[in-house]
Amino acid sequence: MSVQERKQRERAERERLIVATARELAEQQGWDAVTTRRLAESIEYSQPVLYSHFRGKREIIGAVALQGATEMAVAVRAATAAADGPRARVAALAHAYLDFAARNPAVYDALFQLDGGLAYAQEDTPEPLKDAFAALLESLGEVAGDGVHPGLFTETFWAALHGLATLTRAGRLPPEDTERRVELVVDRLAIA
Amino acid sequence: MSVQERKQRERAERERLIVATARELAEQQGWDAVTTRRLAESIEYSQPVLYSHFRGKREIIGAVALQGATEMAVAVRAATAAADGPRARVAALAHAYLDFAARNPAVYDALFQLDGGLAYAQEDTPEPLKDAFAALLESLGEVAGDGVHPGLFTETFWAALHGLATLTRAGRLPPEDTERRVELVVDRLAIA
DNA sequence: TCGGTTGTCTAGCGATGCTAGGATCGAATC
DNA sequence: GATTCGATCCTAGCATCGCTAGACAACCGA
Repeated sequence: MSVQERKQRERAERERLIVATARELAEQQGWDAVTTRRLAESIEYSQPVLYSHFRGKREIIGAVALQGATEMAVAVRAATAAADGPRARVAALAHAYLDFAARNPAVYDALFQLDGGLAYAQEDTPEPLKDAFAALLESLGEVAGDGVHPGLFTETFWAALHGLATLTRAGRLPPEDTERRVELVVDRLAIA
Repeated sequence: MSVQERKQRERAERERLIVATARELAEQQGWDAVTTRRLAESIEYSQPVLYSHFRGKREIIGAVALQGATEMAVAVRAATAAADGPRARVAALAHAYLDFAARNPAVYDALFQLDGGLAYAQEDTPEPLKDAFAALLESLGEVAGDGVHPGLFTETFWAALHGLATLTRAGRLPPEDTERRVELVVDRLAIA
């Protein structure tokens, strides 16, 4: 048994290496630079090895996305836990979210822009994605206001943040006034 | 002179055909299906002809984006002109915007998701893009509220709409509750 | 009618995601 | 310790992509 276990361990380790390398490559040079050849060379294996772990490039993107979702949930919860009062929690959440998007653009793309073959907002949605949404809901549900469904409010607030994040990074919005836009969103949308 | 004029006319006509065909193909089968080969075949010319009009695929996307910006500005102005009062104008604007995004997904992508080689929010930004933003500003500036810069408010409101549009279309938000989310954005962000 | 410009096409380059088929290595059996 | 056999991995290649060089033809002005 020990032999098979060792092989399984090594295989799992290699899979982690693939995902980590893909992520690193994507953050450094963009997802376009993450080709199966370059990725294979980086992990010092041949291309077909990638396909013994993942169905294709899409699934690799998906794996990076799941990793990112877990980290984002942690970041959001850490930020909100350190804030006092609903209003402060929402502000902290907004900043943590945008900060994550700015610091990990490739991961953010994998999560919300690219096709990673993942199901969103459905029953078979992977747990990390559900949990990331739950992390938002925990703080945003407090400030939905009377008669407004917390889930719906969270979705709407999230969409506003997503719009700011993507338009800014794509050069559609000048980055200087980001702070003031965030304040506007928090002040107006949240009912504390 | 007449001969040269005729040639110029024909050339301009073919350029329009390229853009229109690219747009059509993109709407029907997605931008991935818009390859230079398929596009060339559709217009019944060889590939290099495309490059005598545009630097490359990017510029073709950019041309579709500019066309879309003009149409969006028209749609938004038509919707707001038919509404009475600032609050109703903003609601009409929001619906017109999301309606445009839903009806022309490929054009919307060309405008705000893909790289069309265009400059945004700068001095050398093409006129159609500036004008589309101006169309938003005309109605949104009215409801920015005291002490809030109209341009900044417009950017923020736009980002919220953009977030809703993209997350919904990418399957990240269930489409059923779109209407209620829009109401929320309009009610909370706009100060009538 | 001729020369030259202008326009267009054929053919091909390097790169992409992905896969078939053979080679090689290691574990289990005699 | 030798041998078989299955798992594992790599070489090589396919179709397709964006883009371009160079040959060819058509047309205009003289």
